[in-house]
Amino acid sequence: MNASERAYAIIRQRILDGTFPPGSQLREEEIAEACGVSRTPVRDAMRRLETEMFVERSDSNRSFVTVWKESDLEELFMLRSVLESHAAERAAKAITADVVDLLKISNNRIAEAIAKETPDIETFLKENATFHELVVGAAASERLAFMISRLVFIPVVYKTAIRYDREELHKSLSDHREITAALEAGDAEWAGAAMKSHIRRAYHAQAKRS
Amino acid sequence: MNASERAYAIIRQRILDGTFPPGSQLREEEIAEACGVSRTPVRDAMRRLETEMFVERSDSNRSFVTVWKESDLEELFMLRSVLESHAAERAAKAITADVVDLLKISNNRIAEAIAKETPDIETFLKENATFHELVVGAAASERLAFMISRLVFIPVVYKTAIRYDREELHKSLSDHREITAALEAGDAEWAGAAMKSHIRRAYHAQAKRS
DNA sequence: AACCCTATTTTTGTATACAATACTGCCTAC
DNA sequence: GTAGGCAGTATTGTATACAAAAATAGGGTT
Repeated sequence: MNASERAYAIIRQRILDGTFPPGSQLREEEIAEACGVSRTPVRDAMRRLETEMFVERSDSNRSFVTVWKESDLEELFMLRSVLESHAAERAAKAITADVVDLLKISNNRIAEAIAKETPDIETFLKENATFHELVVGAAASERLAFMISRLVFIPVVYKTAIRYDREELHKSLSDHREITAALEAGDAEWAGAAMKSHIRRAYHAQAKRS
Repeated sequence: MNASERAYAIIRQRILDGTFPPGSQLREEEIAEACGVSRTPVRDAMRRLETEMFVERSDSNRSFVTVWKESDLEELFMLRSVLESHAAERAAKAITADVVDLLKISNNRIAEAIAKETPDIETFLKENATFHELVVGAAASERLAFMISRLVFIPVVYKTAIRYDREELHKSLSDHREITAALEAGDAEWAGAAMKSHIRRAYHAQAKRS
């Protein structure tokens, strides 16, 4: 792993874990020291983080950790719902039986994870990500996948110490099963609508918690 | 204007005008000399061009001018139609009379430009851009606007020496007028559908030419 | 001729020094 | 007391030198 990537990984990590809180200034030299590299790779990393919307620059080229307002989160989820429901529509037309099977396996793993007396959130999150990646992958559009992946990661910044309630987890699973059924049936409109509804639910669940 | 921006502008220009043709390798030092700056700002500019999809890097970190295949263009237009039609839907709910007036002015300018015996393509393109920017602006989503602006610029790479036929120009104007009517009526579905249709037409017109 | 290996060259990655710009706090003028 | 300007400081921008990695070319082996 080269210096740029190291710097990138460290800065990103610290933004996510709150060491660099939203709105705080990121000084190149300071970070360079913290990462044990020079400013050159740090600048590279910062550029990348900018394009990923983790970092913003002021008009005088100072860098700050992006502050996400409530309205920004709504915007992000709105975009996700537009793009992912479109992905689901495309996937419905192109998906293979193999991938449908993988979706079902993922659904079953989620079912297991949330059936326990203390739900296994880690597995839930991992399988949830897998499910969405499979659907987006089945849509077979590299750039669509790219745009979505950008959007998906951002709100995680605020996901520290979330309490997932049982109800919500089960609704999410039931959404996944409906989307799977729609894809298996090759019904693009159904798949798109189910995905849109699923993501909007996720938004409202998240909004309630914050 | 600082060295980074200068380098950025020069490289971009040369990609667009064909001096750096699709698939050609961009060597940092070579470009640095051509721009009269050092490699440092050139690297900055290259990163930016990468995020804007003008440039791609190989797995060994060499940079090349992006080659757009036919299927890529279709993907880009598909994404534009999804995002811009969504923008039109949002705009229908939020647009003000002032902005509708500006749209009508733009439409009239286009009408004038294409009525001449030799259509004024430059004005057409300028007003076309204005129209779409107004609609996207009325949607009031910074990030949606950002994503669309990224997509819009790319196919221009191939737009050198296009012959626009009269028929096409008139159809485009008539689309714009329909979209304007839908927005004025506040009918989100109509506006979205009209925009989608408009962009798909543009795609097929472009595909025919290439 | 096809293949692998190494030496050379090309290209990118990183550190560092210095230049340019923006920010801060203080002082003066009114 | 406030505004404006003028240090001095902090921060980013750029050039350059050298290090690391990758591509290339050539020679030897089969």
